[in-house]
Amino acid sequence: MATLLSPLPDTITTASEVAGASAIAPAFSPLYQQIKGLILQSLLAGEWKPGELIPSEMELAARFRVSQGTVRKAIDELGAENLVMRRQGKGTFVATHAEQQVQYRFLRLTPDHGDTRSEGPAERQIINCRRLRAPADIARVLALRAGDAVLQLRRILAFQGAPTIVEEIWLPGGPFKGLTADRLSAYRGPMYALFETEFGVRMVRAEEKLRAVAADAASAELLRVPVGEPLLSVERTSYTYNDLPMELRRGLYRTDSHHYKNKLN
Amino acid sequence: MATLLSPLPDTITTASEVAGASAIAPAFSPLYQQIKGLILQSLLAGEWKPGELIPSEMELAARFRVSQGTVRKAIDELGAENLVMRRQGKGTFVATHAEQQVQYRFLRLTPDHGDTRSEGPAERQIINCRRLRAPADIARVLALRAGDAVLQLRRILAFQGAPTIVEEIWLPGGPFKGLTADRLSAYRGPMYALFETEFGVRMVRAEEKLRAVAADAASAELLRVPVGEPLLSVERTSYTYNDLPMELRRGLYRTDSHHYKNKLN
DNA sequence: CAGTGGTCTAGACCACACT
DNA sequence: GTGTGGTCTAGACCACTGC
Repeated sequence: MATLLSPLPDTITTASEVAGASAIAPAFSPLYQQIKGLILQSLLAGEWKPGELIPSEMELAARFRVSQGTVRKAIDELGAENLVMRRQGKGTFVATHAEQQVQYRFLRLTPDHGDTRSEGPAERQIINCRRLRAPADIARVLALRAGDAVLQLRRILAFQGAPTIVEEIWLPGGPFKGLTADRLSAYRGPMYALFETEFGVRMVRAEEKLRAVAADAASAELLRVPVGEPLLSVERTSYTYNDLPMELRRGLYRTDSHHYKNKLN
Repeated sequence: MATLLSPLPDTITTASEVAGASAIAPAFSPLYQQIKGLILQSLLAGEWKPGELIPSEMELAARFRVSQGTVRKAIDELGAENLVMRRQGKGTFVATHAEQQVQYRFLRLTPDHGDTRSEGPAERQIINCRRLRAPADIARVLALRAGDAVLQLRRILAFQGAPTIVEEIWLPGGPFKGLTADRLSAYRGPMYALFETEFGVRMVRAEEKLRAVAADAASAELLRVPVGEPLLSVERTSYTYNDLPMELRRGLYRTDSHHYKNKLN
């Protein structure tokens, strides 16, 4: 199968090869899944950067020595996972948080009246940005060892002058070496876009755990609410390619004039 | 195109027909989307009931006079929307909330330690079930007129003996005529499964609005927490086919040993 | 106009479930 | 074995973008 000039690794298998290969746990994976994996590796390796055009379906089909339809199915799945953006007539682009369309993709807080657009962008105020040794709980979530370097960032988001979110962001020190409060406040646009352009880290998916909690003294003052006021606690873990955790974010949201909106399918 | 014996409506169009039809707003819709619409209509009309097998791809291809691939793409989309369940070697089934796999599909509350399965099913206790005239706010959400008949149902869900959710469920009186507390408590299994089998109403998607609120006296007593305790307020609107709202559910969740889990893509 | 992704077809074969 | 959905191919044509 794999021949001269072929960038195909020898590990690509066909269904029939698999069937004859082993009687136990065939672990059959369709061709398009393998192609998807190869494209994924190129994305991860940075062969094409966020926002860039990837090769056309025909080119990829030639490169991998499969039909266009097979490449298409692979790219379709990557598109469904928001790793890639297809645009008819133009090509397929590596997805990015910088695009107007998908900015603040992970922020589910919306105003009770009107929509996010009419409200305008949040005013951001950084409280601090420190380099620390990772506490045990943070280390566990970020797949680090306790004591490894991490960045801790605290900030407030305000909508139309009303402080609404206070959050604490933990990032692994290695990939984010050189991140400072100054660079952050200088940057216009979503933080996740900065992560892409400055540190080559693209957040691909995230998980959130929500709770109702009472405001502690510090948060109450920052959010200008009484101590004990119910706040929505949102703990988000964000992942890059390969399910590698890259951010832990603990936020407290005021929900008196906003709500957390979720679609269930 | 549409000929004798053909169940195809004359409204099916090809790309070229559309192109020549109108210079303004061609509103081109691919064939597979039209097929999807036709299958959807059959689902809505109850031609195949939840849990039942729908005709094979080949049969549908013959019925609609298109290729198997076109039907496949239509069914794929229906599957992605959880309207239909494909099972290799067996066929395609109308999705249902009664299946073990997807039970409590819309419930995002999970225990902090262990998983939902280890915790076991919730103990349900119905507080009341009344037929009322719809208040204005309820009517608006359910697309009814104020004063139309609605059912109001209040209940408590407890996990391992600890009351955790108190909720108020509003249903349109028409489709749910005959629903009583007795029928509900007699039914084992998810409420949405009962809605399917007894009333032919299948919930397809839902939207939730979350807030942190302070426990009022009544809820506090039911959930055995102090008045003022922060609780997670979850307001869910559920829809059947055609984006028709069919349920409004207002719940208060204790989040001291559970949390609301959300995946962001 | 050429190049891209999107649709549609027809046919072959594979994996899986039931009989 | 038969029938189902799932994969893969090859080719034709359509819709959209930009030159």
